[in-house]
Amino acid sequence: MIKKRIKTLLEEALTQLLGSLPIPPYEIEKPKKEIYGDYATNIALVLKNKTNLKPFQIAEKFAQILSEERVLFSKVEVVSPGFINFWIREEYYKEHLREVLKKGEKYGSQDLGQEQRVLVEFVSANPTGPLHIGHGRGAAYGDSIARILSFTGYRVFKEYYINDKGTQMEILGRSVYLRAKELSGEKLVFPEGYYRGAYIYEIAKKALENYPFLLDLEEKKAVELCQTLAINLILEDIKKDLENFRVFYDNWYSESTLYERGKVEKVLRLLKAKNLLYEKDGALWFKASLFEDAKDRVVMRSNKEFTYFTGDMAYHYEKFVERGFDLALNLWGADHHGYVSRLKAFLKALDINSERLKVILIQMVNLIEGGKLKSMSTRQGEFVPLKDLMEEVGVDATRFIFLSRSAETPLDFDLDLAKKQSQENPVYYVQYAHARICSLFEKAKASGLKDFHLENLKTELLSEKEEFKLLKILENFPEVVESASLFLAPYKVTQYLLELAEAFHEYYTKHRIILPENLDLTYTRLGLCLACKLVLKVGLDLLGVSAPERM
RNA sequence: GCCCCUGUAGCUCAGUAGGACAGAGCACGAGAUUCCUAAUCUCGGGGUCGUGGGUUCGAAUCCCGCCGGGGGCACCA
Repeated sequence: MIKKRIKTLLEEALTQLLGSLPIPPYEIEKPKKEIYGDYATNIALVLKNKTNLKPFQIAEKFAQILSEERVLFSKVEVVSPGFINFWIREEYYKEHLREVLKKGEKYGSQDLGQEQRVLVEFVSANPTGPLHIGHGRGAAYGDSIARILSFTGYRVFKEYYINDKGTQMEILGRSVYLRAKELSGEKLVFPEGYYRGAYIYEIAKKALENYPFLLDLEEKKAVELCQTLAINLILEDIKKDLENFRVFYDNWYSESTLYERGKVEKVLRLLKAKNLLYEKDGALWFKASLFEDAKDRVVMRSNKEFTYFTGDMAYHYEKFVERGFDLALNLWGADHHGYVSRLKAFLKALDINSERLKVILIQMVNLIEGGKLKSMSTRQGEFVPLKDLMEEVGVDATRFIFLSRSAETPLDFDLDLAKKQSQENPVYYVQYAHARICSLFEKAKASGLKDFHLENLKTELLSEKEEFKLLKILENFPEVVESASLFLAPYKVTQYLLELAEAFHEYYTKHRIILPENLDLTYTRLGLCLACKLVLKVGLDLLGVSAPERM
């Protein structure tokens, strides 16, 4: 990466100029304006506080040293008030193309993670109903982050935490039980706060089929049966949806097993040993406020039941201590943000570095249809199932749209636009670029050209400005991947792909690739196209979006 | 009341470990195909970066106040 090379050169020059003084944070960036070169740095400006020299003078000294690096730079320039601008030699970019082609599908991969083991936990929706559009965003985001992290040197493990215990599960069981009664002709009032989606009727029907004696049972027993059946059926449905959405987990982790295996007890023992638990109002509390949480938290309610938090403590203790993950990355809905400090407080209490837990809060999805906002609530049974979305919009377009915005921005999902297979829908723009290149290669083959080989690449023949633009964009890919990984931001890849596709379409429109009268140029241009195709494919893979060969 | 996110072009959003005259897509208007896929390309108008201060050589970006939008402040998850 050019940036890294410039960094090294700058820091060598710095030592040469001023000895080894601490380097303040500075920037090497691609300037927005062409007149400022390909890269620019503000190092002289940030250094001014450390020295007596004027920024412009420091910059000039830097420039003097750096301009001797003739392989990389064609020009180094200093501009007021002290920016140093670099122009990269065209040959550098041309040579780089060879490297892209050599690396193939490995191009862009790197070792940021240094084999650290990271557990990515995402979706983890309660099995109380089908996945909806909001879960879809989490699914796309988590899956893509997992792909990006493993592409950048982390050992990634994907997990779904099943909340199969607690109050909500009981309400689910009761909801089914009541619907079963209703189906058997009983008139009743369906309570507030119960699950009233149509799927509850389906499960109730199934319950009556499986257990013809259901309504003769003691209520507690019957509700239990309903609950177990409901969880199983819903979970099965969730798994199927996620698979269709191309999201596959390494593990499905059941909350209730934490209790069965004594993990919860163990964690409570550890806290107790540190004198961090106390009783109040008949409940058991954890002194979270000692660890930067807003208040103390209940771990066992006065009815002797554990809270969700208690299970989560045990779960995370196991993640870090017993299962030995270096990092845990959790993707939560933004409505859970208050919960972050609670969990971190627990980690601090047990002397586990809370930095090892990273929580990405994903903002809401607003569904827009016909220009109007649709509201969503699982309990009310008003939601657009992910299933429907995949069916109507398609997996590719759905994922692409979800991955086109940063997590902290609420997403307006415009159903009508998403369904359009047109210009307005960016996913096709990128895929089309890929398909076009594939078609080029078919055409080449049909015209009797040999398969492309690196020896046929004569980069000195690349002279069009659209070709340079492509070369530069291709060169930039690893930096984009790095930043997507560092910031856990798949949308950076999405945006990059749009940029690359645009540059390709422009090139394609303006220049012919296959020129029977000039085979050298043809092969070289095909090489450039092949590199584009490759990077498009790799980038789309990171998003979990397909790269079709035809459209 | 407290906490988190957010306010940038008509719309949807980039840009926020400070940097050089503020970007993209869509929409809108005008054009391009005898030739490798027109799901393409070219040109065009468009913005008090919510607002008022402050820090700085330099602020969309950092700090403080105010206003607007979303979410959260349970012995629910």
